[in-house]
Amino acid sequence: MDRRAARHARTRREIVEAAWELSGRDGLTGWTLRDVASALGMQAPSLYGYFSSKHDLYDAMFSEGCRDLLAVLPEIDSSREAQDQLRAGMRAFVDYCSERPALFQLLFQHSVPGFTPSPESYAVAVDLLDRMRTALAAAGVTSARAVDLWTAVITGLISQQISNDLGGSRWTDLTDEAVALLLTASV
Amino acid sequence: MDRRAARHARTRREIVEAAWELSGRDGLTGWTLRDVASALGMQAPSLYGYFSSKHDLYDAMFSEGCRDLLAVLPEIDSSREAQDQLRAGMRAFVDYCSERPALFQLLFQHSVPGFTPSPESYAVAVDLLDRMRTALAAAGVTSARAVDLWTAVITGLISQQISNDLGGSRWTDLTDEAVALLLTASV
DNA sequence: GTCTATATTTGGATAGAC
DNA sequence: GTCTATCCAAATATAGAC
Repeated sequence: MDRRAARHARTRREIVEAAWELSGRDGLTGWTLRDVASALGMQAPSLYGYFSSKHDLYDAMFSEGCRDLLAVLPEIDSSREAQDQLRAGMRAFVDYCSERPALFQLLFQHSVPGFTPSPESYAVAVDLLDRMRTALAAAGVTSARAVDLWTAVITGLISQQISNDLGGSRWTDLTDEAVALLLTASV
Repeated sequence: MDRRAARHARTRREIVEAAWELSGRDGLTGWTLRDVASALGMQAPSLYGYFSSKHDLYDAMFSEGCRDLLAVLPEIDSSREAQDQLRAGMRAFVDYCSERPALFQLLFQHSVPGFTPSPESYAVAVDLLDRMRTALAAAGVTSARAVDLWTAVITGLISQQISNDLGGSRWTDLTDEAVALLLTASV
């Protein structure tokens, strides 16, 4: 990758980062391309050198967001107790998503009208789900129905936290209890 | 109420109904006032004789939606087993919300940017929550934490159903299992 | 690669006639 | 009470100069 390509890639990342920052403050759909550009000291049309449309920018946010989330989740360590690791992973997931409502909404609630992730971005989301499934399987949760119930409960906690107690911990504090309950049912 | 007022009220209801229908087809924010008007054979400015703004129309949709949902939930019948009634109520709730994603999003996910229900509409929502709480209390679920966990699990099922299997029953089919699990934990 | 200027569309809301 | 005509603002996207 030559200097020009490296610079281009860096600017792209800065644009995505600025879009996430605006999403955190004004909501996932609460900003315009002008806003993003001006946050970087640019003009809106300049963004089209990096993204072909606003949806294309959302697509980059989607894949980047998946990667961020993957990075936050603890690695599976085969030397430690699987249930403890699962609990820790779920807490990390719930806490991170609750602090970044826009991320949760883009990745898990499809809340940008008309936006669907590209195959490439979707592949990163699949990686994320695989990580979840692996952690669950290590703790003995393998049936499809059980996995679905887990995802519903965990995303339910996050969703309630975001919708009804933004910035607080009324629902995130219930994570350990929910995990314990689900573990008694699954094994 | 004289004839004029009755006619006015009826037209208001028709507008709200048309808006819900459009929301079901094109999403909660996927229609314009022109769309609503044309669905009724009217012109957009005529709507302002009934609603002072689009948010005002959303507000009417909010309170009307709460009432619809209340009407769908079974009454508490003190002669029957509380847990059975709770299970039936939760199934009714999950099924109805899953069939009407826009209703769920407006009432429980605050997903119209900038919209907050008026005090009058919010009061109807409180009635709805009270009904839930009463049904839970009758089945022995009284602590605030337990109620929060119930709402998270139930709305989590609906949310996953809507986001990942619209029109199907992959998560709604888990309702009875979730209720049973929550009951073992609460009592 | 970034700018200015602008095309184009859209959609909420108002004015005023009938 | 409903209409036509219109305003106004916003926002994506493009054209073309530098």
